[in-house]
Amino acid sequence: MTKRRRVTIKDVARAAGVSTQTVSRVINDRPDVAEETRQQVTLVIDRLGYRPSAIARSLIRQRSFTIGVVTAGLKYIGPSRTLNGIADQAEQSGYALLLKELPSFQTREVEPIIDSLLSRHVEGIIWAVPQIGDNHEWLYSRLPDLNLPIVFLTMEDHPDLSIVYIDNYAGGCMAARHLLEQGYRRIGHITGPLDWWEAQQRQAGWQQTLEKAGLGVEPAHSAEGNWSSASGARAAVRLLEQYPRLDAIFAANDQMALGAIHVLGERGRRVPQDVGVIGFDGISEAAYFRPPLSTIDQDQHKLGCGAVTELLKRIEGGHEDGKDSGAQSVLLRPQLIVRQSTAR
Amino acid sequence: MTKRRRVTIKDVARAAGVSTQTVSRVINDRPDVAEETRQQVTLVIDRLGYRPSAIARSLIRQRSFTIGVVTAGLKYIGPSRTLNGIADQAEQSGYALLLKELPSFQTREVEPIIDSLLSRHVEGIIWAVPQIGDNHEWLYSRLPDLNLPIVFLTMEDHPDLSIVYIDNYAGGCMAARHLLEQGYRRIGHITGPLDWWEAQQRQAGWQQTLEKAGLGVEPAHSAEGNWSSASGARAAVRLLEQYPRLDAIFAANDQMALGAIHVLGERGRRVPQDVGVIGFDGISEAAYFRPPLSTIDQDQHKLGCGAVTELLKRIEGGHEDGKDSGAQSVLLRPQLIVRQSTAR
DNA sequence: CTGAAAGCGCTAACAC
DNA sequence: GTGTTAGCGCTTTCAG
Repeated sequence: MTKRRRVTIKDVARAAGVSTQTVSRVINDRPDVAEETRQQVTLVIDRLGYRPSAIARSLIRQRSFTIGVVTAGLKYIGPSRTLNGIADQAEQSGYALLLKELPSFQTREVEPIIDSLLSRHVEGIIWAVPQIGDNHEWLYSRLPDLNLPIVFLTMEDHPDLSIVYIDNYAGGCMAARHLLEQGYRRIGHITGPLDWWEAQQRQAGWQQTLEKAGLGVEPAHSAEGNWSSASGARAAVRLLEQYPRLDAIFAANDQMALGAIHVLGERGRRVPQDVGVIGFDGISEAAYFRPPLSTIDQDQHKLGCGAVTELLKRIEGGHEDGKDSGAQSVLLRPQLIVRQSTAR
Repeated sequence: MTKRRRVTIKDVARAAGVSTQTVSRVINDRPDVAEETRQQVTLVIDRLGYRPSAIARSLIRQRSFTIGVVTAGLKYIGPSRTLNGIADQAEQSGYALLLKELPSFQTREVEPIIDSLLSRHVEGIIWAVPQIGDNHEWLYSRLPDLNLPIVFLTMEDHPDLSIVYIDNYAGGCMAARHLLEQGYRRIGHITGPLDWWEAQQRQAGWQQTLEKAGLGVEPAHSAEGNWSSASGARAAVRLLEQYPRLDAIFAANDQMALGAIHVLGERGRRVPQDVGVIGFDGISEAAYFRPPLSTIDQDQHKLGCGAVTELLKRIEGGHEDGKDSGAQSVLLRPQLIVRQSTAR
């Protein structure tokens, strides 16, 4: 098995007895080629199995038709559903995807990642890493001279940035309101890790909805988890100690809700009769929990699609009239799914 | 915001008063540069924010340090865990990742995908799409003249190919054997979609283990699902009709096991006392099902890592001595995790 | 130690 | 319609 050299445009030109220019015209579907020549060249291309080099094209055209995606936590279902949306939309728009995964959600050293993408001439970047603590700090110093369209996913709104995100605050409100409507009054909350912006938002939605309903909210009414079922179970145990009279739990994701249901079952508290439970995310398994879990569904596939759409708007806007079409954010609404776990 | 031209090696050379050659030497850490010159150039590089173009390098060196990954079903947790492993290992080895997702598992038209990767000069491809029906047929006609290292994931073994996969047959055996050891004797199986190679293997392991134990296996003892919890529930209903005396169920994944547990609960069959249940995959939620689910854990992250390692062996072997180091397959063993759902 | 020339694979701009 | 020239950003000779 010998390493064969790549078939180049020169090879085709030589074999077809024309100039490379003519071959170039054929592969780019330019009109100014004699029909006969075109067919002749096409034939040779097929025979040699020639494929134009996107890399050489990138160099000369100063367009790579490639976008960079930076993710974290691909082993979790949320980020991968988002990536799924990104991949779908990018493919459909004819852009290739260069993927980088941060070693952890918290990674602050992003320079090498960005450099690596820049060196490969990406035309834009989707920063699909949720905002946690100050893991987005870098952008304030780096962005000004980066001079490349970037779309951020799932972070605090900011007038100068393109951000695509799901309204977690509204989701928190919807969860709390639904429990109230079902007649629950002492509603506890299992939060996500509170350095996550999403967790904060969901908590804020829960808290403010209860307060607006005239119900007091105390620190003892919530317990912090880390998104895992195990942490949800532990948080439920704490919550039951701190707030023994609680009659409902809003868990900040479905996995933690599962852990909570597990603990409630062990303690002999029936769901939904004694304690209502609602989750967040809309994972597909939730419909088969016991009891089936009500949840706030967020369409993360759409989130990914939206990110690509926004990014391409800015990339292609920037190419057309020499100026960026400007930052613009997109807000997606989550959706309430009612199942038995909240059916009093 | 004006679109600034990329800073090139020429810009640096001019600003530093040296030739581009010298700059090239500096950025490549060549020894033959005067220390003074090197510092001077380094300074200018930092000042201008110059980053070498990996693309231009790829052209001239005929090395892109990029590998292509083709996946499908990223919205499911399995494929994303694998991609996670691939990304980790690629990053660590200094290779960039070009990601393509097939529109569906069944996609047979792979030419455009491969072309797109080739045109971007990937040095190898990881085909992370499970074998289903004849969705791998293309490779027999295409591979011979592709002349590029490819590693396949999760397909039937084949002497001429590099394949990295988890031993699904052994996993099926382990599940069945475990149930037998717990004293269950009438063990039904909820299969995955039977055009999936993995589903076939798991089924074969189950069947042959029972047969070796002297237990008869009939068609009525299994029902087909499609991996989803909903399909698992439906399959469980059928299985209970076809095989009412069954005392255990081996579900080909954890989601379907969840659906089955749900149905068993509705019918008043206690798990594990009346019916033992074991799943496959080792999703993290399984520990919090009711009851906690025994399962056959497969390390898909490691699968991804292994794929990259194999691929790089072939890429780098190929570069060193002008010949491919040859196809070689890697087999990973799954692992039994015992929880309450099979504790008679 | 440093620079000049050539060229990776392709296309834009201009000739013919 | 088609070919020639130049050059994208870089590295590889090979001189000096």
